[in-house]
Amino acid sequence: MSDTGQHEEGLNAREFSKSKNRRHLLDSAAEAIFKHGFRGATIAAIQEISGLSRGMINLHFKTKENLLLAVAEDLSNSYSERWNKVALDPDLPAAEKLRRIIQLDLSPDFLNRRDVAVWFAFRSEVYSNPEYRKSIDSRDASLRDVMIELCQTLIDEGNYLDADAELATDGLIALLEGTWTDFHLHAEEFDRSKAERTCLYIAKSLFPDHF
Amino acid sequence: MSDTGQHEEGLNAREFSKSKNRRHLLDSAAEAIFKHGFRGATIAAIQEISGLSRGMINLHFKTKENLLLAVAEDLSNSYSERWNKVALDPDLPAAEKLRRIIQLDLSPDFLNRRDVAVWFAFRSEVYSNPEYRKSIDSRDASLRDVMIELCQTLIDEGNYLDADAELATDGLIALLEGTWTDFHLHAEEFDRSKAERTCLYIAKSLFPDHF
DNA sequence: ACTTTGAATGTATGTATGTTCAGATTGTGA
DNA sequence: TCACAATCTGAACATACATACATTCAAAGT
Repeated sequence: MSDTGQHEEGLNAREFSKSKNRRHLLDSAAEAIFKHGFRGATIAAIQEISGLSRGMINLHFKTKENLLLAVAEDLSNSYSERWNKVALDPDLPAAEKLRRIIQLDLSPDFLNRRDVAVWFAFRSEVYSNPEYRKSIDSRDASLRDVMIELCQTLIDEGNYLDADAELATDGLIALLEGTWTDFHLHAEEFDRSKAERTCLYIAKSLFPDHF
Repeated sequence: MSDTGQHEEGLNAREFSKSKNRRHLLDSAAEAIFKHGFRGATIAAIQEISGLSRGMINLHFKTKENLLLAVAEDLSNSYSERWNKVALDPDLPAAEKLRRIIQLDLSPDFLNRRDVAVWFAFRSEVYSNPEYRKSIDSRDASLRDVMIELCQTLIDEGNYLDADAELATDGLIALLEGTWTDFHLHAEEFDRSKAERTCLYIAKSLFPDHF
């Protein structure tokens, strides 16, 4: 039973089980935040959702606050990872990269109820708990620089007059952020494809020849 | 001492004092949310910030949760009030209204650290506490309809091709929302006038002849 | 087979928190 | 001036909560 094919390489059964529980705790904590809000995400709630024992959090994360921090980092990492793949792809033209970044931002992998709710939860305490900032900011730390470059490329290619790469980037980022907000507040009525059309509509109005 | 000139009409000293304390509680609760986050906005924290007694919350709002709800409603009301003044002004042309709505949204009266943090706090729990939705949604309930009308007016006036009032409105609202998010996350570096330029830049790209 | 190691559990403990309420204080109307 | 009623207070209470830790259980090593 040393190799069931389920666990990652280099992990024996015990380590595998432990890492699975860790992962399960992260998911359950996120679910708790989603379901009960930040305030209601108590150890008891996480325990109930996970089905794991009370002491598990202490074992894996020492404190509940550490667990929450890990949830934020986990979310942030998976976002950055996917986003970087698009940005660093050498085969894609600038306009296509921009389009894909927009589409990625609107894809259910990230723009889904639970994750967005969790993003908003951590953001809501970004002042009172500065530790959260690091994870939250990773969303736009390097993203902005890359997008400015992309926009500048489009501006050069299209010979757009009065265009400003920085303003366009900030506008587009705000647009995407605002779309997340709209989704968060109105998930029931939210129309994903319409949101995409809206974003591309703005992109087209900025770069008519490219979209 | 029945008329110090400070209190509203029709209120005697006792009523005046009571309503002042109520107001003070609302402010202190908002301050507590801002300083300590939603989770840290405990009665003890509110008590310390307000300097009022512990039992005061019970007297004015019965429960702490009611107080929080009142904070949300208060915020929402003052936003709607100001916004409606612009929207209903019969003397302003459509483009000017749109510009003023944008400027109002970015003015320190609303786009300030404390209030934005409090908005985000309530939004973060919009799923787990459906009561909050009502207050939070008032921000965009009727706003959207008015803006669609304004955009349609501009489109008709400017004979813009391929223009869509609804998409433009959703884009602009998302843009403003996203700008709030940017402010919330990066208040230190946030440049208000640059944000305004960004928003007007997008507006101009949508309606070149009007901005 | 035996020992050792580490994961997992759940009760115990003390602090933090929201609410209640009996009493103190103060403005109001008679 | 006095009695009443309303505002206001803060200690008392019960509950909720996170953490600590002694114990159990299972896998790994020898």
